[in-house]
Amino acid sequence: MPCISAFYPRLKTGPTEGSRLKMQKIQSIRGMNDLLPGESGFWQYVERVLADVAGLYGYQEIRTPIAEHTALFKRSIGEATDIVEKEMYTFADKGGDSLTLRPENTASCMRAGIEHGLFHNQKQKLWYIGPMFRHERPQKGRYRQFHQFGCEAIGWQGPDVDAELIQLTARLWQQLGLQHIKLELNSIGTAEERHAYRQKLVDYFQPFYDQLDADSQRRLITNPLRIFDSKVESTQQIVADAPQLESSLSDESKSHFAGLCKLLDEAEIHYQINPRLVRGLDYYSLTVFEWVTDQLGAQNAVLAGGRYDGLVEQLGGKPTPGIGFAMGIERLIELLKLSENTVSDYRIQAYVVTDNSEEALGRAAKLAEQLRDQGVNTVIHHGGGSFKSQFKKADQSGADIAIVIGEQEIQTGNVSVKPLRDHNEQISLEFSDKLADESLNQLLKLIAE
RNA sequence: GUGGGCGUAGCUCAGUUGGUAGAGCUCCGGAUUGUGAUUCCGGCGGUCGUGGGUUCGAGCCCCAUCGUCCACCCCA
Repeated sequence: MPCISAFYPRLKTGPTEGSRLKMQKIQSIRGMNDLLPGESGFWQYVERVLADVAGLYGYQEIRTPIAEHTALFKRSIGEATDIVEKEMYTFADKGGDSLTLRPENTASCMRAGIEHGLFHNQKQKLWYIGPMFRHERPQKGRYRQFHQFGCEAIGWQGPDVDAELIQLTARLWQQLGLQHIKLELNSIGTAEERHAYRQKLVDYFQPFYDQLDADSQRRLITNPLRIFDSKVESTQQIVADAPQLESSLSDESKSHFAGLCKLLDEAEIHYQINPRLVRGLDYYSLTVFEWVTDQLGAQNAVLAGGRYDGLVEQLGGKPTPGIGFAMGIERLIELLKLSENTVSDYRIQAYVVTDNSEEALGRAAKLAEQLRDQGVNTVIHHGGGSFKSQFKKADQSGADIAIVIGEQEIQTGNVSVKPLRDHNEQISLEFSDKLADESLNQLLKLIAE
């Protein structure tokens, strides 16, 4: 018998089909992750520390929209960069304007600052945190929606601000208890100097074009400075004799960098000068720095930043110096997990167990509200179940104490309090409409211990 | 965008040359009639990512597709 189903063609899936055909599941977008309850504690902790440290240095939060006009990023990051060329989430809105989900937040901060006159006869120290979007192949420490924290100091041009900003980042690691992150430092000069150097490099590499690896041939056009990073041996031999960036720097640029180094030495912040450290975004100038780790696979940069003295002008503002950094929060949290530092987290403190009677639940609600007035995180067991199963839940919740309201307690007008984390005796407290102050203090003491 | 590994229960994973789908953890119930963490017993839970193909027969073989991980590239 060949094929009965030929007579019974497969039905299309539809809501009325019933249980036989399952509705297809909808998944999250590739590279865009859900942050689940088990992990949100890490994030809240990290976000609190970041905001606090930024505040210590006088930085204030700024929040800009997630979407901007595409032109903003083309003009700031640079048309020829990978980010703009192939990684942006760009779409036409209903009016036909080209919009882009922000791939980073510095450009938006500058746009907002110019638009609202924040840089007019005043200087700004800003911080931000939030999601960014880049259409890349997901990988360890690299996602399509990822989160960055960053600081921007706009209006100062001296190396003292560069040094303080780096000092701020060092304090972040200290506050978070992270070690084994190293600071790399370089100066890439002004836009003019870098442009001249870039030409020198192209002139140097051109005769060797056929001997370069394919990636480096491409970089020769897009970003010649990146050729230094090539992992190909034959390319590295050619690179060895290439002109150095430092040779193209003016005395002024050199002295800015020397000033920064001196201040970092005085602050006892250790750094390594890396002449090959460059940036993938076009707007950087002079100081560039990067905190790197070897614990995150290929994505070794945890925090990176630099000076961008030409950016504000480039976006239509008056010439204004600026410096900033961005940090990848997913990467930071990876490191935090590896470090096994304890992270302060939200926790349930009291768990109320009842016999599920109307009266017991009524009392439970009153008592719980009284405890919440005192700032105690309190959960009442809902949904029934045996005392045994309720106590199991109480234990799993991490609560310090279980509060029992059952038949006995109703009769005697008490509530029982059982410590779950030590071997202290269960106690009984009088409860009519609420706990008396003395009883309340007794209970709070059990939680504090 | 390129290359490689992997998709089996909520989670971590077994599954022999193709022959009716397994374990541990979690969850629920019981041993324990008002009391958790240990132990023991029982139970719930899967169209094997999805769609085609080969075959008498596919979790296993082939093709496609989606997802995921790692690396290249790029970057935070």
